[in-house]
Amino acid sequence: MARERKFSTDELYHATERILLKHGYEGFSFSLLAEQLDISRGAIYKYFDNREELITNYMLYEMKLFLEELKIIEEYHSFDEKFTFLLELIFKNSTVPQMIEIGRRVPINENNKVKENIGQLENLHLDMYKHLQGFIDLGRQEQKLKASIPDSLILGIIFQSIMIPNHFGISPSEWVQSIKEILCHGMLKND
Amino acid sequence: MARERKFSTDELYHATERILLKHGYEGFSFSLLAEQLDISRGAIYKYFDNREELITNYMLYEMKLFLEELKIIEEYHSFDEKFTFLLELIFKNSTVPQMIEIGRRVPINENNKVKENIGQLENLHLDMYKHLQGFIDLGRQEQKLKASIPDSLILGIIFQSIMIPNHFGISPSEWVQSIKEILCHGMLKND
DNA sequence: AATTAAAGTAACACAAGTGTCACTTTAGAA
DNA sequence: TTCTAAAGTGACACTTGTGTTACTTTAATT
Repeated sequence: MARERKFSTDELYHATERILLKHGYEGFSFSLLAEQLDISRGAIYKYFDNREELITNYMLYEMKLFLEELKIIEEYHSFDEKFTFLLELIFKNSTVPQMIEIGRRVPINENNKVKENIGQLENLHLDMYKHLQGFIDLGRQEQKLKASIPDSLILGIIFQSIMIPNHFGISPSEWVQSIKEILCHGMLKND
Repeated sequence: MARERKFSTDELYHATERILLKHGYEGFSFSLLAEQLDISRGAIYKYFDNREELITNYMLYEMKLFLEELKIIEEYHSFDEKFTFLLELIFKNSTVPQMIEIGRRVPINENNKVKENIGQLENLHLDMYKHLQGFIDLGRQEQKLKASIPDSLILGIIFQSIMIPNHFGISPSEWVQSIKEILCHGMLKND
């Protein structure tokens, strides 16, 4: 019945991601996005009422993909295996923490779809936390984690670690290996 | 000879910081700044030609203050003392890494004052690195730091650590203490 | 008291973004 | 082939921000 689409939703989300990373939340505009996709600005309004709606939709999309992968953590049964899996997952999805950061900038919006999206995002966030909390609980159970360190810091420092800028272009495998070493046993020699 | 100023340069820089933290680089405007300072937008143009010039000037101001404090690191002579000092300094100046991040967003500008500011900023950045490199060199000399971990990661993870969001409001002293523990000896028990 | 010059204002022309709407295009159903 | 409805366009009115300029205000100097 309908005409062929000039851009897929996936293409749109990818362009959205590129723009958000380059220009930040406040620098994002439908004009930029339309330009990137080589379509008219008006076409985007066929699918999204405004910036907030588009961006929260994009974040839902990203978050769902990430959660899908994160769930695999349950297939590993030791703390060590889960830890290795988690670090690699986060490095593979290195934009996720940045997007979570950008997500904090989305202003409260009257639009019901936006409210609904934000609600759903919060649920996914909770879902994510459940999986991560399970990981930490196991670490505590196995007596692997230092009791004095709060859960939120353990998760926070793991997530934050992937945002450390690798200015000198250390190879990814060495980089991740070193981060893991610091997170597990610190940067100081033991003796 | 002149009329009294309605706002000091310090007030202007503080307002600039508030706006940058709240709205990001792209969300910063002279209109917002003028509103915050309760002056007309035009008044700002008496001192700065445009956004880039103002923001690079503000960053120079912040960077100089930070470097002034950082220099005190030379007064400590052991690696441990320097480390403690550095962590506390960074936590006291928690906006500095965010500002460095925002600084990366400033586009190349034809304005000569902006070019000059960016040049000066790069020099201060180098200056900062010299002090930090000295700190790391000492750690290597004292055989405190693990040889396998690259310098840039050691500095990167220290700087990044202060941006970990403390969602659950852990008390600052416990928070910093725990971060120091992880950075030094990791989150896993040794045995 | 008159003069000076820095400090500040308000209005202008311009640029870029927003959301809307009447319009055209086009693939498939009738 | 004709019709339909989704897809896309381009123009319109509006808002917000920019950089400039002629203007007013004011505190110190002469």
